[in-house]
Amino acid sequence: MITQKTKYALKSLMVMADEMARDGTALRIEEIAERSGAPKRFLEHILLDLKRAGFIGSRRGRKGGYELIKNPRRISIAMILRLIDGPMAPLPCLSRKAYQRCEDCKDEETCRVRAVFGGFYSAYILMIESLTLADLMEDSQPLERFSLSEVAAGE
Amino acid sequence: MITQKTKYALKSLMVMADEMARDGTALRIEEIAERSGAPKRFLEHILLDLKRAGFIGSRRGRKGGYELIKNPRRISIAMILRLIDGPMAPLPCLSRKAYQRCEDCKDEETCRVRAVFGGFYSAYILMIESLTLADLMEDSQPLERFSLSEVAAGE
DNA sequence: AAAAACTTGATTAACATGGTCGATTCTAGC
DNA sequence: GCTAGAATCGACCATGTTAATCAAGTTTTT
Repeated sequence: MITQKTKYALKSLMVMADEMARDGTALRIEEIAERSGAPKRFLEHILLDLKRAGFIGSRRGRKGGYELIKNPRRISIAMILRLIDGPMAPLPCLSRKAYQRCEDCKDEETCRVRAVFGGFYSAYILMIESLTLADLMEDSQPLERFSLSEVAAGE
Repeated sequence: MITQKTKYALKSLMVMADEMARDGTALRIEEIAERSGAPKRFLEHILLDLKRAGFIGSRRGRKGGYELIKNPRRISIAMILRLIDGPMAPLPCLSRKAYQRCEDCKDEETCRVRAVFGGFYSAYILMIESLTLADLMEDSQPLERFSLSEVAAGE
């Protein structure tokens, strides 16, 4: 499950990208909240995170607001997921950034659970790292670029 | 992240499948705990769940224990994940079994977040439903059966 | 009858999630 | 330089989940 917070983050980014494509005026937090469906007070934290990470910029006071400062093609879905939700790995022992040994695991090298979920994970990473905010905004099916074909393993 | 509980469940099933392949005697909960690395008291609950779902059988009293009663080829990883962790969908609005409308979503049909994660999810489902306990126990890379190829979208 | 082992339900501590609130700091415009 | 409007910051809180542990059963075999 991706968290509600991440969903709000993605939707807010879409709103700001939309505005950026149109004219470029900064949006008040309240307007972003309305257009993305996120509660205003909660959205504050999210926008702060996005700002600290360099995706958006802000101006305070009158005429203030938030605006996208990064090219939507340069913002991958994976970046946002990692920023808001934290590590994406299905097992702690599979995370590069937040590696942790599994207490219950005798030998990591031969752990079958690890091997199998590692397989899933690398396929997932491959897809989600290549998908960008720009893809999220286009109408097409962004995963069409990938084809997942099952190869009969001569059984 | 898959939960620790699910990991214990998978490992316990592997232990029992291993024993089944060898001779077929029921294993005491304590032995399963040792061999899988799970705490005994916690494992009790897990084995109960697996039993109620019909994967394993139990005998009480002296000479009692648990044993696998289903063909490992007929037990998909997805079944176990769903049983222990619950629904696997990345968004509540994508789950078949536990569907829930997203409050913040104006129109589900055109929601881009939903469309994109729906794409991931169906690829994931395809893989995890076809992977079985038997695959988990073999030494090969079970996901070799799938090939994930990136198709350049003539850009 | 007693021992071994499964079964059940209650309880727990720690953490994550999804918020809310109040106070503060900055900035444009009068 | 005052003030209204806006972002910023930090603390707080309610609820639920996770990963266990424990006590007290019940059932079966020897």
